[in-house]
Amino acid sequence: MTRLSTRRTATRPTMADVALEANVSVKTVSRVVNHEPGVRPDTAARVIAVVERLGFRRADSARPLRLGRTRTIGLVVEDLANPFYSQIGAAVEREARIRQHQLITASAEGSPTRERAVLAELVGRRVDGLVVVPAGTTPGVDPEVVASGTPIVYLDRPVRGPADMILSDNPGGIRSAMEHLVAHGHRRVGFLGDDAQFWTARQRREAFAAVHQDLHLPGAPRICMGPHTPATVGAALESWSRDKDPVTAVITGNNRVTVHTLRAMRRLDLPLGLVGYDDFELADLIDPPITVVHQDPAALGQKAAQQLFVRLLGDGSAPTTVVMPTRLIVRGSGGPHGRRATVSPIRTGPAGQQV
Amino acid sequence: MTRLSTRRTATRPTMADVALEANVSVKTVSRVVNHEPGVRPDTAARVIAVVERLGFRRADSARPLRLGRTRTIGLVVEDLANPFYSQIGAAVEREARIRQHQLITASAEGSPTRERAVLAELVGRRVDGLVVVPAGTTPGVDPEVVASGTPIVYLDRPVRGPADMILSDNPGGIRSAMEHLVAHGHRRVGFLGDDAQFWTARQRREAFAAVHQDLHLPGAPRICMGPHTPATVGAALESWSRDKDPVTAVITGNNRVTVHTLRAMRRLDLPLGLVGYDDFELADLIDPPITVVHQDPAALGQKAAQQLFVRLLGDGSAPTTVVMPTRLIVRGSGGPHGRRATVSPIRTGPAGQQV
DNA sequence: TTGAAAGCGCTACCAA
DNA sequence: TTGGTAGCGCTTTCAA
Repeated sequence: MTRLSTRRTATRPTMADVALEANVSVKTVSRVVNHEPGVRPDTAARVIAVVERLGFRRADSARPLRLGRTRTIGLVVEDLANPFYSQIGAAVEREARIRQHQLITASAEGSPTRERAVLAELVGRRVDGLVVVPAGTTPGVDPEVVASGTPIVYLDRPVRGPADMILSDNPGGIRSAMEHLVAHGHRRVGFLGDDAQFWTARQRREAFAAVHQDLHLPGAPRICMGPHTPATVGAALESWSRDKDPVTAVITGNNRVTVHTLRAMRRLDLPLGLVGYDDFELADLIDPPITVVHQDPAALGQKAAQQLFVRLLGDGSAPTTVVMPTRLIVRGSGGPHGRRATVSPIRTGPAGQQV
Repeated sequence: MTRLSTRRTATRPTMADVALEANVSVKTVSRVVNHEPGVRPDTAARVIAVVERLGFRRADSARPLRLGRTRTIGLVVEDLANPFYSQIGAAVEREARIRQHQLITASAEGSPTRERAVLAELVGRRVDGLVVVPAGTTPGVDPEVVASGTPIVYLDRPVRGPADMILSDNPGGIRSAMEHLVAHGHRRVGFLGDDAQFWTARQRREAFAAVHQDLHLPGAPRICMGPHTPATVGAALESWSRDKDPVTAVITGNNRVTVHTLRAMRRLDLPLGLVGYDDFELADLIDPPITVVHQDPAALGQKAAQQLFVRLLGDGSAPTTVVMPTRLIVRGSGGPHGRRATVSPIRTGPAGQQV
């Protein structure tokens, strides 16, 4: 038997240290620690005893070197604080954890440049796979990633070139929103989209224009793209309301725009019909409750992670694109003319004191 | 010169491959790639050319082995999808990125057992440091983490034993909420706390009881702890409202409880005053707008990350505890008796059609 | 300015 | 059943 480790530093014990103490080889320690078969029970017991006495923990940071896999996946989104992305993140993390992988998250902040840098870092870390909500205007598959051979699943927005993608049915979502509004008497509907640099924003805009035509709505479609602030939204709403054919309802392009629109409508006291893209917490408690197109971010994230792990398991079949359905959640804000919420709002002041 | 690498596989090129092509040693490649001084410009240029031609990227996964640091930090929270934690996550990730570190996030799902497992994994990965929102009932500093010597900063909830902690001024927050309600005429106030397994929930509960006494409010403090559902909250509200001295206002213990309470109040048509703990998006658009105790999750996360990096830079001074202030955001729901929102709610239906 | 050799902690491979 | 050896891809140390 060869004893290698004589060093005694302040660092944590290594397999060599354990081997020395247990009077076995490093390889045997490795076998025991990794629950590999073929170790005599008493040998294993001796090793385990030393492992516990020394407080040994396998340094997982050294394994990938030989194993070739880091058991790590990377997630790149625009802004982790946005509920849409944080729900995606939570879902991806859960899928990763189930499969004993860890998740490294990074915000690209909507900048293609940052995204490339972040991807390069992740690839440099040798993550086993990537889930990416791509920034910018439909770039091609990142060349750095391709060169590394790292499996990647694109989420929410497509990229040029063959790749696994999990998308959301934006045309269907917009159509359901418009049909809902039209069914409730609206004919003059405006669209407030997010920044057209985002593919989803463009796709929803185009769907809006197409459905506008399909449904034979009057006039040219009124569209105002972002990036939006409450001010830009307010200006659009005021302008559309002053037209000789004023809009009676609007559709917002995502959760950010919905928030601005709600504030602007409130501030300007513009009682327009509204269907928001993306569900949000407490949408049912606003007066009137807000009707939304719901895409399930957790389902999107889960699906993307699952597809990624299929690839990590060695599935080399052709890239797939999955389009996830959306669901219209009707709450009232897009309802018939003059309809109000029927339940009372929460009131202020002591109980029983009517206002 | 010794040429080691003759292997030609499908994997990415290594420094040895570059060295071979550029007719230099591996060490020189390392120098160039890491921008170390002492390389003749023409040599460097030759290396760079090969690096680009081969598409070489340094494998960062191999560096920690020698360097001892992984340039990775771990974040453990309860639920990444909860906006409170996702804002913390975004802030920590940002601080990490600024310092060229990557962030591994993990959800402990409120389970101390899971938390220990997650911490063990993170320590096994040799993360350089940890930010942890500890689960469970104020456990001691995790022994695994201590053994590893990994710097750790606890966030939002304290642990036994000396450690860096970033906490929020819960007593101050509760006091500000109660003083606000009392100033607006409320005397009979209930407290709906989250699960008492959470330290923050208990601390807020105790602060509530203490302030209740300080302010000489009548009767015993009415307190109902979670875990809550809309049903449990509804039951508490109904019970408190049927008392001979019915409550006129409630304080909720965190954002989760606030949501349930809003729904319950709406459903039961119970017009009680309300101050919520934790701000939330669109709190201003609910009728009446919801007054909240705001703790800035981004600031908490940033502070924790900054403290961690101070430690990573070698600061070995005594552990510190920082208590971050809260801020009462007055919006109306805790206001004077009978006060209503003065702006109109958003209405349904076409513009101009008054309802 | 450049290079050879050793080794970080672990695992694969083959030998005993 | 167990052990030795040779790396994984990089950086450190020291020598040239």
